[in-house]
Order: sequence, then C-alpha cells, then structure tokens
Amino acid sequence: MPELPEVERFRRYLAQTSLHQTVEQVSVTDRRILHGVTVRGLGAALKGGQFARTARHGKYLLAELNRGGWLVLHFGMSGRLQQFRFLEGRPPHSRVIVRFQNGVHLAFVCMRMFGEVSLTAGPDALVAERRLGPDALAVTRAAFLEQLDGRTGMIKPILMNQRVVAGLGNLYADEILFQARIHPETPVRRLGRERLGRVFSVMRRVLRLAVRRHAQIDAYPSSYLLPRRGDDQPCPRCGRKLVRSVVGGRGTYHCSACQRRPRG
DNA sequence: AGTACCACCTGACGGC
DNA sequence: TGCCGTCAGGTGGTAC
Repeated sequence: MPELPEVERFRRYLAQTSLHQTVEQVSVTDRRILHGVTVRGLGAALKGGQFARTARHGKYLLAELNRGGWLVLHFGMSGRLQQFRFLEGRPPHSRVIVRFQNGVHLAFVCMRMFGEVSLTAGPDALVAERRLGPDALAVTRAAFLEQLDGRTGMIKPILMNQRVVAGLGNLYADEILFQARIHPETPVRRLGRERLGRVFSVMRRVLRLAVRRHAQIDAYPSSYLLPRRGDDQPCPRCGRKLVRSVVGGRGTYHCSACQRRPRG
C-alpha cells in the first residue's frame, strides 16, 4: 500500500535507474491505468525525451520531461516500479512499459489497477488539480496546525485526508496515532495545541525513519505498531492484545490501554 | 464539513 | 476440487 515512504523509495528508484536516458518506446498494456491522457498522447510526450528530474508530493511521484511537461505516477494500493532487461522477464501486471535507448525497460506495475499514470504541467499544477494539502514531510508545524484548525472530525480520517496533509494512508496514520498515544476516533477539536503538536512531531519522526529504512517494515524498531498489524498481536508497549476496529471505513489497529478513548 | 456508503479492481482466503 | 462470497485498500463520487 504505497504511502509517502514507499513513494519516496520509488522516486529514488526512478532517479537512480532512469534519469537522462532517452525513451525509445512506450507501451501501454492496459489503458485503464491512464487518466486524462490517451495512449498516443503519452507516447508523444515521452518518446524521444528524457526524464530530467523527479519530485514527489504526498503519494504522487512526478518526473519532469526535458521537452516540457511532467509525468505523474500514483500507485494506488498495489503499484510499484520495476526495471527489467528482457520482455520475457517483465513482471506480471505491468501496465505501462518504457523502453530506453540503452535497452533497459521500466515498468509501472499495478495489480489492482487503482494506480494512475497521467501528465501535468508541474508539481504546483498537480497540487492544484488534485487539491492536495501540503506534503507530510515538507509541511511546517505552523502550517500543519493551521490545516487542522477548525476541523471537527475524527483525527484518523483527517490525517488520511490528502487535502489536509498529503502522504499518509491507513497504515502510517495508525502508526502515528499509536506513537502519539491518541485514540484514532478522537475528535480533532478535543485535541489541544500541545497534543496536535505531538502528532506533528511523531509524524515527522515516523516518516523520516520509514524513508531511511526504505519503507521496509520488517526493519522498523520493535516499538513500532506497523509490524504488529494483523492477527491478535500484542501491543509493543504494554503487551495487551491490539484492538482491530473500523474507523472512517478503514481497518484500524490501536491499543485500548495506551490510546485511551476520550471520555464524555 | 462530516459521514456513510458505493464503485473501481484483483488476488487471497474461508466456507461449504 | 471448486465455486462462491468477502475482504483489503486509495480515491472519488453520491446522498444525507
């Protein structure tokens, strides 16, 4: 489920493998993955050009084309990038394949088809088009607090709202609230400035560690909730069995002892 | 503004 | 064995 840390890993992968290589061919094996662009349009934009640099905003990965415009990749919940040499070795569910002049291919792989490939004028244009909030790793404390100011909903769905802050999904929202010791259903207006400031600090710490560890969950500290999602696992902090529930329509894990539901 | 619900999609998994 | 329903999740749409 690519959230900010995974997308950052993909961004680095794209930068390391594919910058300044001339695109020779683009093949779209499932056009449903394209949004707002045709197969021809995508080919025309990419073919003969090069990726000049990469950017990321929230869960969106962008690559600037040296002849103008930016490629936009969103990974949905099963998307990833995979380089390969020979077509016979292409990964299953490759939806868009870019072949470079050096013979290397780069596939946009997306089993469940929730991802998207599109074009935009640039990062700012993308943010405006999708009405994205500030990136979760770039936002300042003041801007973060301002985004939450006046909201009345539950903290977890608000953290996952890409228009409030861009980059957090279901898993990292749970992790952040666990480490901040806040119940996921707590109304934001019940959280004072101090506790919201703690959410901000924890968010930064969690995301930076996740990026540093390449979003490899089994490399996270044993104090983290993420490796414990699933069947009847104990709270890493107090050992009680974690609670699974549904918050804002999403499967949610929390510790009923460490994350007290606010009373009244 | 918030929430509840649906849709999109496909592989995994449990039940019979 | 094999068919079936259900679930997961990011996003975006609907109605209330």
